[in-house]
Amino acid sequence: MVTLAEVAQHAQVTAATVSNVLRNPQKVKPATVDKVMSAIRQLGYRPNLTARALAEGRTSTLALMLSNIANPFYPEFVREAECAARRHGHFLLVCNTDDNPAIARAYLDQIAGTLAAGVIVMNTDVSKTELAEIAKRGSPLVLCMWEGAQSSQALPCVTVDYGHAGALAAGHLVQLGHRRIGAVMGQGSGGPQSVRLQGFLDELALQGISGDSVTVAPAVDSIEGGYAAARVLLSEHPQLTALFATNDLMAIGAIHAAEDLGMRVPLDLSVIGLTNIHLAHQFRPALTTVSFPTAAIASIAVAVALDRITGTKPKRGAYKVPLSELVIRASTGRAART
Amino acid sequence: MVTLAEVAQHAQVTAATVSNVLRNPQKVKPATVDKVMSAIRQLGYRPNLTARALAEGRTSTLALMLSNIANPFYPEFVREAECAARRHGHFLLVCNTDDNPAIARAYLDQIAGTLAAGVIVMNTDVSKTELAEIAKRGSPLVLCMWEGAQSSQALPCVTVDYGHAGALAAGHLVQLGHRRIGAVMGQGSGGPQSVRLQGFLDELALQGISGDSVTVAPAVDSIEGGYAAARVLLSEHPQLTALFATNDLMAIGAIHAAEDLGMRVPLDLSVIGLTNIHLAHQFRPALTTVSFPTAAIASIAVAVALDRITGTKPKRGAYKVPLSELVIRASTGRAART
DNA sequence: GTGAAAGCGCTAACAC
DNA sequence: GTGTTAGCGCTTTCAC
Repeated sequence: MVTLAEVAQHAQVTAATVSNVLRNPQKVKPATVDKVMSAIRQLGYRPNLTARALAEGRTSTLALMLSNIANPFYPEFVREAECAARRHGHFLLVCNTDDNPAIARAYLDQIAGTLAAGVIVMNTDVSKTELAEIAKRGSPLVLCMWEGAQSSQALPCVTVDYGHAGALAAGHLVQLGHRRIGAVMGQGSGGPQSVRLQGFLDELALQGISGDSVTVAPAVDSIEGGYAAARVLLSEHPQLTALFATNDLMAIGAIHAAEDLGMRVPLDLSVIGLTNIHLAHQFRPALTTVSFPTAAIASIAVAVALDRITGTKPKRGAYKVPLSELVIRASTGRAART
Repeated sequence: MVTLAEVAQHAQVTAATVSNVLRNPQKVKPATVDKVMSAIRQLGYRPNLTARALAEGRTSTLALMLSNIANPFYPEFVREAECAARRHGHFLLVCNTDDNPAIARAYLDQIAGTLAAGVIVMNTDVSKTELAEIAKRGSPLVLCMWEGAQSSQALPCVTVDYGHAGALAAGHLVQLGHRRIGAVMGQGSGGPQSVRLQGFLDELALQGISGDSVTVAPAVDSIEGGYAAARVLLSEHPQLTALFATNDLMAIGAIHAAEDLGMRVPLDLSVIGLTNIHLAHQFRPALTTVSFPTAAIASIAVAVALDRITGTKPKRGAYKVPLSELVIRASTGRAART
C-alpha cells in the first residue's frame, strides 16, 4: 500500500503538501501540484479512507438500518439512498435487522459514531426513546418512513404523509362507485400501519361512508399475509366490491385470494394498494396504487443526515417531501351494480 | 465520545490494559477485568471501529458490489451475505454500480484496501484483467455469480454450476414430453447468460433434440425484457409448447407475453425459469424453476473473502457450492398432443 | 507556499 | 499482569 509519506518523498515535498494538493489545491503552487500529482499517478497512490476518517474525526460512511431488505420496497429505497450518498461522497452500510431488536441495538451500538457518521433508521422495534438516547451520545440518527412519528430536534424524521396517501385511495374507490369496502391493514415492524388506514377511513367518512361499515382485517405485511387476511375477509363478506390494502404486497396477496375465491379483479372486486413498488406495475392485473415519493424521501433522509453531521443549517423547505400520487392501473374498476 | 484513555483513567489502569480486557480478557486479572468493565459501563464506552481498523491495518467492513439492487435476486443475496458477514463480526457496504463501469471503478478505487477489507464483486462490466490488477494492489476481490468465470489464485470465484442448472430445466421439459422448445437468453451486465443456455441445449441434445430446432431469443434481463422477447418469439413460432428462460424475471415476462397472446400457461405453453427468486413462488401461475443455492453462495463468498483477508487456509471442501435443484410448480405441464 | 509537529483512538510489541 | 512506547496514515494548526 502506497502512503502519503511515500508520495511526499517521491515528489520531494512533505506529507502536508501532498495532503493540501488533494484537498486545497488552490493553496499550492501549480508547479508543486503537478509534481505531486505525477508522483501520485506513478505510485498508484489512493488515500486511506480509514486514516482520513480518524484524522478528520468523521467517517464518510452512512448506515441505513432496515428490517428486511427482502421486502421489495427496501431495495428500491436503498438504491436511491445509495445514489444520494454517493453524490455527496459517502458510502452506504446496509444493516438488516431481520425484525430483531437485538440485532438493531447491536448495530446501533457498534456503528453509530464510529463506523458510520450517521444512520438512517427505517421502521424497527426499537423505541424512539431508546433511539433518542443513542443519538445523544453517538452520531445523528434520522428516522425514515416511520408511521406517525413526529420530527423533533433530537430525532428528525423524514416520512410521507400517510394519511393523505390513504385518503387518495379512498377517494378513488368512492369515485368508482364503491360503497361496500374492506381494508387489509399491515402489521409490520414498527407496529400497525394505522395512519394510512385512518386517512383512508377519514376520507370515506367525508364522502358519506361511515367507518363502521368498513371491515378491517389485520395482516402480516407481505404477499402471503395479504392473501391470508383477504381470503378470510372476502369469504366472510362476499358482498364487498372493493378492497384497500395498506401496501402493495398485501394488495397483491389480496388479488390472489380473490382469484382463488373465483372473483375477477377488477370486475367483481377492485383492489388498491399503497407505495407503488416496481412489482405493482409488473403484476397482472397491474395494480392501482398510491405512489410514495420514494426517491425524494431517500435523498432527503440522506441530506438530513449529512446536514446533521456537518452541522449545516438547511435552507427553508429543503426537506419538503412531495405528496403521494394516485396511480390508476388495472386492478380497480367501477363498482358492479347490485 | 468516550475514549479508551478515559476508561483507563477512570479504572486506574492504562489504555493497554483496557484494550486487553476487551480483546484478551484471559490475560488480565479477573479483579481488573471487573474494574475496567464497570468503568466501561459507567462511561458508556464503545470502541471506535475506525481507530481500531487503522491500528490493526484492517477494517471490519466487507463491500458487496452489484449492478442493481432493484433486481430481486440481489436483495435476497445481500440479506444472506450481510448475515454471514455479521456472523463473522463484519459489516457490509453495498455498492450499486447501476451497470455503469465508471461507478464500479470509482468504488473499487476508493474502498478496496481502505474502507473495505475485501470486496465481493457480482457481475459487472469491468474486465477480469482489470479486477485482477486492482486485487493485486488492494484488498482481496472475490468474484461471485460470474457466468463462466474460472476461479484462480489471483481472483477466486464463487458461483453455481450454471450448465447443470440449465440441464435440469431441459430434463424437466423433455420429461413432460416437450419437443418444440424455445429459449429466452438474458443479456445482463457481464454479458450473455450463455453457459446456462449451453447446459440446457446440451441436455436437450442428449435427449435427442437437436440444438438447431431450438429458437433462442436474446433479451434484456428483466420482466419487461422477457416479455418483449417472448412476445416476438411466440408470435413467430406459435407451434412452441415450452419456453426456457435463463432467469425467473424473464420467465415471468414470458408468461405475461403468452397470456397476452391468448395462450394459457401451462396448458398451451410451459415456462421454466432459473434462480428461484421469492417472486417465483408468489407469482401466478407459480413458476417452475431451478433453485440456485443462493444462501450457500453468499456465505461461501463471504468466507472466501474473509479467509483471504486473514490469510487462513480453507479446509478442504469448505468452498463447495451445492448443486441447483429443480422446483416444480404450476407453470409447466405435459406437452399438449398435436 | 511549504514544512514541522502534534494528534485522531486504538493496537501490539516489549519491558517491568 | 500491567505499563511504556511506538506506531497505523492522515489532517491540521502554526511557524517559517
